[in-house]
Amino acid sequence: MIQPEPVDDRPVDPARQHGSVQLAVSTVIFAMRQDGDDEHHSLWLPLVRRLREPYRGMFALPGGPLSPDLSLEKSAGSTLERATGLVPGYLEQLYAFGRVHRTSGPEDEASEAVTPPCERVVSVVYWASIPATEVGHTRVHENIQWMRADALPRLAFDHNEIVDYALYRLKNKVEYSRIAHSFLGEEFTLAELREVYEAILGRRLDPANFRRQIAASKSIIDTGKRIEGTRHRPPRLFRYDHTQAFADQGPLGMYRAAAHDAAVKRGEAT
Amino acid sequence: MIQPEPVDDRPVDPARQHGSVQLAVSTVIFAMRQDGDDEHHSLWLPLVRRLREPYRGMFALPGGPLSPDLSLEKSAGSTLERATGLVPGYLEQLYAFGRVHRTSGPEDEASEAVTPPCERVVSVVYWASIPATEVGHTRVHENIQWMRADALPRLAFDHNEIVDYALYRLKNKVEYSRIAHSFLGEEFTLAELREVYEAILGRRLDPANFRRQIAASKSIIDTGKRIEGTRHRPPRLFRYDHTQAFADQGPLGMYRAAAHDAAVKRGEAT
DNA sequence: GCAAAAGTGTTGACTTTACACCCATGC
DNA sequence: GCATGGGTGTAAAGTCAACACTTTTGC
Repeated sequence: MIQPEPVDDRPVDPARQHGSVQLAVSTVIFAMRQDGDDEHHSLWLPLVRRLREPYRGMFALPGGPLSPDLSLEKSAGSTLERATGLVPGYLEQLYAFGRVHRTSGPEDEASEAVTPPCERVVSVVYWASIPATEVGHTRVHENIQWMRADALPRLAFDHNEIVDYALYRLKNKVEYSRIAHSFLGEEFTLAELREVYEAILGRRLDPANFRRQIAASKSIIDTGKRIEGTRHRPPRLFRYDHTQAFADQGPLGMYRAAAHDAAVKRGEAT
Repeated sequence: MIQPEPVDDRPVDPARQHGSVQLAVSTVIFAMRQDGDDEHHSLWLPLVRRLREPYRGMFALPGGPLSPDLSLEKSAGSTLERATGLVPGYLEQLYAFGRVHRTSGPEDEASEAVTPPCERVVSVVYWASIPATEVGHTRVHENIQWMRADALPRLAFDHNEIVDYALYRLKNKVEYSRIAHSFLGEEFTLAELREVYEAILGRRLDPANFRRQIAASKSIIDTGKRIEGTRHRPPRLFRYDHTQAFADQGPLGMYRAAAHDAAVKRGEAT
């Protein structure tokens, strides 16, 4: 069992490793949208039609190679900006996908032994949310199409798998953190917030108990304002309590919270 | 806001991106160990002394460049094998770290504007556990030293940050999943399992309530055997219920479970 | 018998869930 | 008035934490 081979540390002699693995960053961008006749909102995401082989003509997650002067997070943010023209309400790393043959074309999948026709790509994937108030300003682009997250076609590469995992993480996260707010604007009613939870969790929630749970979490503040013009009792408007934000995110969350504060100061985020 | 710049999809023209960002895989390897006089166990991890600049002489996480023919997970596993001579009880991706200047030397940290002397490295970091029964067989290597996770010196690069995050994830995970078992051998007593929880969470647990919680999770099976020779009532031996394993891990967990089953068949894991 | 840890039982505090019911508005 | 969702109250069920107590071994 004992081998004399040295235990590597980094950085490594560049000549040994040069360019054989490409690094890309992709982003799963979620937003709440309304489907024609349906009165309720559901999760949608933008996809890009591929212009090159492999998988030409199929849809894929927006992304691109990691530029040497951008952090992974900034790269994901700029992908989002290119795909939507918007700024995210929330942005978090999802997973790094690195199977050897994941970027081979579909015809190669059956025969795993075949050497892939293109270089190997490891993708660091982020997921993001877009505030509902921004969704209307989404930039229109010929090769980008928004689709319902629960009714996707077969996507290029392993991107169906990736979206499934993003949905799984989103469902979990909405139950123990405050991300749901990032799908809404500055001010919102409890019914709107509840609709975000319902769309993500895929089930109806009791309005009475929902109100109490959110109140107990201390994550929102009553603005005192109300919405009038509804044909029922006017609901209160709340806003997110930023001072409580990210308190439950651990070491990395803390860094992100600091980055978020900086972004707020620059006017880049809600 | 609308830019004519195309939304990238992959793979990319290799000439554009060639070799400017290195990809490495590191592993935070945890094991339960006993500290001299202390009768309780605590978390330890192996670290590698750096032989090159930057950070020469300091300790770093074991790792190395991603080899083009290995998946990220296999690469992390082989790092673990090189560092310890062992096979992991559990292995999971932690995070991809990709700040631009994270691999600069310590003297460069103050002046962020300085171009780093070495190439940019993105590290995909895994964390792993080693079963207690294997710890005794750990391979000894001149440049590797095991240290207590709660009393580390200043490490090279951003590796203190990474270990902190791994500890945070481990604490969370032990509360809602079954990973604690992966720190033990095939058969174990409830007291041993409880000690794993206590070492990770850093607090004592009520033996009575602990027993009930574990029983409720259905994660263990009574083997019927007992340990004799203690100077008190002989405790039962339990074993992990593999059929229930990973049921709570979502899409990616399912893939891992399948991979784990395959590894078991090949005799590579417990 | 005694010490020590294994293992069981019980109780009060707290949380969650279901659902009844009142409130305020537009029509 | 009446329909509709906003918002409050409440009680049953379930979960959790503390701790008293019994069991089984070695010495």
